[in-house]
Amino acid sequence: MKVPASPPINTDDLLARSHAIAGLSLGELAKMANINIPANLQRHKGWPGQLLELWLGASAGSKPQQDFPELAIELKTVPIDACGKPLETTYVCYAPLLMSPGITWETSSVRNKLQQVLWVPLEGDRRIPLAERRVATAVLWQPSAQEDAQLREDWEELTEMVLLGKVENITAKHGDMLQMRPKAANGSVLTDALGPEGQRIRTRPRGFYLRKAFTHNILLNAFD
DNA sequence: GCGTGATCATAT
DNA sequence: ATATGATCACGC
Repeated sequence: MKVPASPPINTDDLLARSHAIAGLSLGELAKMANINIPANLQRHKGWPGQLLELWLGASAGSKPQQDFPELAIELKTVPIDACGKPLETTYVCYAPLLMSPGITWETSSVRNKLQQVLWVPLEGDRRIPLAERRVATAVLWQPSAQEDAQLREDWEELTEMVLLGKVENITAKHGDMLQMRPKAANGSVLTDALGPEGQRIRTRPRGFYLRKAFTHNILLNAFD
């Protein structure tokens, strides 16, 4: 088996690729792709995701769009425990802290990113050596009306706080399903935002993240 | 610095 | 034991 040379031509093609690697270990996939496997993820936190991008033919790079623009599908790898429960929250996208007035849920980058996601669960238990962790069966997901409504509620709450200049009051406890948390190289990175008196302030960049319970439900519903 | 890929590690 | 807040690497 070799890594694909071009992006998937359609959704079935992408699903076939994901099924072809299900059950294989990261070590096997790295070896066949001729790339080195890091000793651990401490300094290579994005490595599993990048390996899967390679195997599924996602266009590499850091574009603020979906991984498969032609298919309008976003790729997310999610580490799971032995019971299939996510071990980590899922990063969605960068959170704009200086927004155009007309921003709505419908036009938000969160909703755009989450319109269609190929979830690729992966054994993530830290007791399993990285090379031995296996890829599980992928799940192609589109938010239900209920999920969309839940996300919208959280997004609107968080966005309203940002628009009111209360970004510094936001913690990861806000939002039932969608959180806003720091997203930067380190704590000294600063960006512009709106302060409580309408003034410009400097604050840590933020990102949107999906809580584990939300992702867990997506994986559970896939077996209905 | 922004945005991608995320996981780490300490407080709780 | 777990979630929050912090952090790591890379391209541009």
